[in-house]
Amino acid sequence: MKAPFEELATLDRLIHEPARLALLTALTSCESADFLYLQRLTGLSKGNLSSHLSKLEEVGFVTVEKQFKGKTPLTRIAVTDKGREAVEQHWQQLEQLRSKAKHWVPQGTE
Amino acid sequence: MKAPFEELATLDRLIHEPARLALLTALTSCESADFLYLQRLTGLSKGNLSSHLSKLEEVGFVTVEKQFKGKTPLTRIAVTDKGREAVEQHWQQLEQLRSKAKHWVPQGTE
DNA sequence: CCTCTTGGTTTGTAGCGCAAACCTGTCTGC
DNA sequence: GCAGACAGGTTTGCGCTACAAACCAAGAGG
Repeated sequence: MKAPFEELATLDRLIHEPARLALLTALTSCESADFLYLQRLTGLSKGNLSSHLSKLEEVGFVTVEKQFKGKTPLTRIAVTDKGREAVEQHWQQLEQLRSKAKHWVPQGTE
Repeated sequence: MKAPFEELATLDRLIHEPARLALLTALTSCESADFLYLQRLTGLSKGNLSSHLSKLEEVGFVTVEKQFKGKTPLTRIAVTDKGREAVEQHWQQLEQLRSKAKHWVPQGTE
């Protein structure tokens, strides 16, 4: 079996980063959520949350849409198909790599 | 069920970082390995590998010991009990958080 | 008016990952 | 015996990024 460690070492940081992994994972459960709800869910600071969302929007993993609830603005965030697929694949990749690592036995010069 | 996303967002970067996750995971399979073997396994550059190992040594997750194989120096790296436990726990935490996230249903104001 | 709260964005900075440059010794051809 | 190539790492410098503090806007209440 090929060693899984190289793949592990090159995991995509864009998704792997804890805050964004939390956001994407939460959004796949919610479909869509507003800004402050996401903040409560993840415990991130506003600034932090805002910049992570910008990054996720840039690469097309989420959509950020300013709406109005009555008169006050309210930002709705939703995960895109691309985003949902990416995070799902990331989790599967992690699971698979861990499983491979468990059953891997050293070979060659240790 | 309590939302798992806050815990997800605050995962320990020291272990979560892909290169170190790969290193620790590899070392728990190997018990110990030399520098260049680890480099081949993970695909990291020497400099990179060296600095990650320093960090892991600082917090007591690995031991780094310079030995001699014949006349040429050879650095042996081994995971400590503390390190093994930490990485094992991290994997379990990931697994558990993912499982929780899957079964979690939105509550409160979305 | 003023200032408090809600709902965010921008800015400043410390820290980190990365690779290129460097260092130290050994071995090999000539 | 010494010029280079190679093994085995370490240090340095830089670009990026996560984070929070400061800031901004606008409605509500007094």
